[in-house]
Amino acid sequence: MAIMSGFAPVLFRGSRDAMHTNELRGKYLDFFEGKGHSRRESDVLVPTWDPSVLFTPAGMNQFKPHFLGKVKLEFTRATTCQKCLRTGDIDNVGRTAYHHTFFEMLGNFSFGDYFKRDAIHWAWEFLTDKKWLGIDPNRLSVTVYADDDEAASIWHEEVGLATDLIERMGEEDNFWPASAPSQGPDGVCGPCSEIFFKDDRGKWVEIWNLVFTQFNRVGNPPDNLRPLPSKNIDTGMGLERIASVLQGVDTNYHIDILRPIVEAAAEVCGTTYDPESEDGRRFRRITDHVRACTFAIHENVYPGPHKEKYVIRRLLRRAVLDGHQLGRREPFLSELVPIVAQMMKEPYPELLETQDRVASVIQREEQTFFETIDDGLHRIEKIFAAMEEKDRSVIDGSEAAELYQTYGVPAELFESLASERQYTFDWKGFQRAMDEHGEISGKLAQTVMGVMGPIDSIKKAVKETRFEGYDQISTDAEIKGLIHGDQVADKVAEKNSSVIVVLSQTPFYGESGGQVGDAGEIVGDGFRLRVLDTQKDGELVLHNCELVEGEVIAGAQVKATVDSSRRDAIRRAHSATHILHHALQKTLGSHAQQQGSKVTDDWLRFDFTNMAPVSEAELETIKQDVREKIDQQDPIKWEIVPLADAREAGAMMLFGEKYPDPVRMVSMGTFSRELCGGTHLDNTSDVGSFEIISEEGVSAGTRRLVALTGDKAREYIEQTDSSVESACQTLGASVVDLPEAARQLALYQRDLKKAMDDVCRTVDEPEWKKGNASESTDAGQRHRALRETAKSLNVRMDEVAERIKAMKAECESLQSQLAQRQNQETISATDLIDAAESIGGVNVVVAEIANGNANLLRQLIDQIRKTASPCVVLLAAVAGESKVVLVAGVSRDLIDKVKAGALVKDVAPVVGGGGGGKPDMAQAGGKDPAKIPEALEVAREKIKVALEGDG
RNA sequence: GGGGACGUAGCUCAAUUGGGAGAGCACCGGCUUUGCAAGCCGGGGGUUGUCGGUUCAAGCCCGAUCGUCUCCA
Repeated sequence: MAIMSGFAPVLFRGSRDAMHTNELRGKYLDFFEGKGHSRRESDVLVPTWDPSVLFTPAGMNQFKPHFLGKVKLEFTRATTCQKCLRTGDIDNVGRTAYHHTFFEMLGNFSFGDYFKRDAIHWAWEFLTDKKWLGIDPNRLSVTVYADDDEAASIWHEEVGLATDLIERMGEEDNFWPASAPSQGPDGVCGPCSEIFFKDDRGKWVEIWNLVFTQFNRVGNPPDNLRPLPSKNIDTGMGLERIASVLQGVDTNYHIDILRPIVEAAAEVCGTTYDPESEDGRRFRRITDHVRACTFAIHENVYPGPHKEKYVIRRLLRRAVLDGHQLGRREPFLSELVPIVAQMMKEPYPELLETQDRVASVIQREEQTFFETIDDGLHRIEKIFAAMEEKDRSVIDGSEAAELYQTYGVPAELFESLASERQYTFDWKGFQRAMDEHGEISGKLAQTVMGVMGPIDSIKKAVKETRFEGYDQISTDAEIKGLIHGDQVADKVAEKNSSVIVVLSQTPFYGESGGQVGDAGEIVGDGFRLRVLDTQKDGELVLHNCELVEGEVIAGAQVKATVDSSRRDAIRRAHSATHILHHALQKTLGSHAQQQGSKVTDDWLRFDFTNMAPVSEAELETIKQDVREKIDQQDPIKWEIVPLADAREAGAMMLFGEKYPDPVRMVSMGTFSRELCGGTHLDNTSDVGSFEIISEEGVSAGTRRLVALTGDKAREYIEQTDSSVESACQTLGASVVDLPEAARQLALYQRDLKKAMDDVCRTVDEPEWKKGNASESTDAGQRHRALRETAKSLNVRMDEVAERIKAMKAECESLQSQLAQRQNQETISATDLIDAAESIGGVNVVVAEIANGNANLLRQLIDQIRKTASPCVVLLAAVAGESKVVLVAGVSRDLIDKVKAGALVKDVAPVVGGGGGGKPDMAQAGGKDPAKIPEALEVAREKIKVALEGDG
């Protein structure tokens, strides 16, 4: 428990004066707003717009483009309270007072505006002024970077801090990124200054880090730090940490917005929270992880097998494992979602709206993890049994690692069960094996911030390319930059070479928001470029071109023209995507939100949240819905509106997307409003045809639809029609009866195959409803019939017709073989015994069986062995064109003298084959039926030698 | 993005170097029993996920594909 603080009133724990976290957050933003900062919203926790990180790691993340000068600055100073997630210190969570995975970071930023002096003065003012936090200055100290005299003198001479409270630290502590000067990476970097608070136990705790980005690192020392022309400020103060300081509690987990969650965690685990106990650590960890999971899932990032989804799965499972170790055997974590939402609702009221969905996602994942644990317990028991047998007492670390890697059995679980049985656990071996696995799995290349490439140097001159493509497909423009072979070029003349072109303005849409880039042509005086694809880098549009003819020169005037028919096809698909999104929510519910999409010419892929596969009936409803909207001929409009207004209008917004303000809103009739930068039709009717061609799962809780529009949809429908017609004709069935007829045919084929293996059996041809193949049906019926048939035959839809033809042919061939067999007498076991030769009292049967097959021969041998032992039998049959089957059997009492396996091995080569088996029964094959008599003769000889040679 | 495992009867899982697809539970029938629980005997039920390859022969080996689980980044 915390020792009661006798210092300033705000530090008095439990006092009415102790500052609440919500108040603290507000004060910080108010303070910097008062210093001319633009108060910005927290960016999302999972910024899909930034490929270099999985989660937002710090307040500055959303301002990277600002720091790098990649965007036009609308403000030069900003302040935020940013939700962040870091997993670097995950193992310390719950153990220490200050570690989190999820946390909030207060920050103030300057983009080439104010610098060290203001940053330091304001930090001091905010911390110590009675109007703000009013912290006793005597409890504060700072560190500065060793060489940073400027910062040191501001702290000492201007703020008035005693020199012994200003400590100079090396680059590993007081530089960002850590150790950058000597070890890199290259790019933007700078010294920092940290502010420390002396807690009740006299321990100095870091509370605020001020980063002064003033250098661009170029290569290795010496002289590798070049001053940046525009210097930046990036500060970060952990909200939970400063709150714990102000509230005088001894761990961040005891502040007003976290302690109730910790206690609720204890409660759902059926106990009360004791901070000092081992279990207390688990409850703090559960608290941290459930908060992280709640925020991520709120943003539609569900636990899954890859990337950020995997991180969420791991956090969730760690927390659930803690519960399991505390004795919980049923999902419990989801029960904590409401309290998380309650605690966090002031800054993030939107959590309240999604808490039910979030809880159900968590519960689902908990359920599957409990199943994994159950399965794991089973496997652990098996290992214990094996250890018992081998009299071992140390759990093999690599074995535990394998169990974990393959089946997800947590090592901690394994270890605790092992210790119950007095086994020790080889953690070192486990760690080694895990490290190896990490090596094998490979490492993802890290994208480093701030390294200048050819695109960046163009960007310095041209901040953005004006996009003219919403209302025209051809514009005049000037070539602002050329990149050829990773280099900025003035001109390129080499024919067929690939060139990246930057224009002053362009009608070409750069790939974004799931919509692929445009293709087309850029033509200038004496040269022609084919645009193969268009990409975006920040606000710059990059045309990936192939030089068709002439010499392209930077600065040239050109006419840029988009391939309009392709663009129209993309517009159809994109507008259809919005309609589909609407139809999905209408049919499946509002949870069916977009998870990702890809739109290209007349083809679209749409991933969305849904727990179960979408049924055939639902798909039909969805499709009809979309078509209805197409038939409705609703106008499609777009307008630029303030972000707040768009939200007000109920526009669909996606997490992780970076929406500018004001934002472009696309509306269709009155049914759909989405924030979208893509190119759209003018009217829904222009989508033309629409067809859903597949539905599948991508990961738990996410389904994927693929659909076609326009020409591709029409072609697809035609193809379906011809497949269905062909299949129906082969079967002589009507469209509606096609699936049933196909099923019957499959069953018939199976029966025929079975009959071939039996001694004597006939199969009746099934009767299905014969109908007119060309009977009139609608496209939907035909599509459904084909889809169902494909499913039951387990082939792709375009393979159905072919497969049915093949099945029919095989049935006919089997049927005729069966009929032929029936016309011939089949020899019986007694006949064979009667004809047996007796050698030394042993019945020897060597014969060819007409119309035999492997199964029949075995049956005959069994019968002979039953009634005529001791015996040696070798039977042969022709099993098809140029195929021979041989089966040998020896009664048990003779297997010492004659081995069936050896016998067939000797005989099979005669008919051009090989074989083997067990001593009492063996099988062989060959390819030369004409040699059967010869083979049988060899067999007789071998048997004779074997029997006589011995006796 | 990469590594690993699994897919066999309704369910849980076996099947030795490739050589006859099995067990337990469940189901159906019979016997035993006043009835129940149980027991005994018998029976039905399989495209070994799918497609292709290697082989005389594939549940097993190889390749592809679909699905499920799992770990690493």
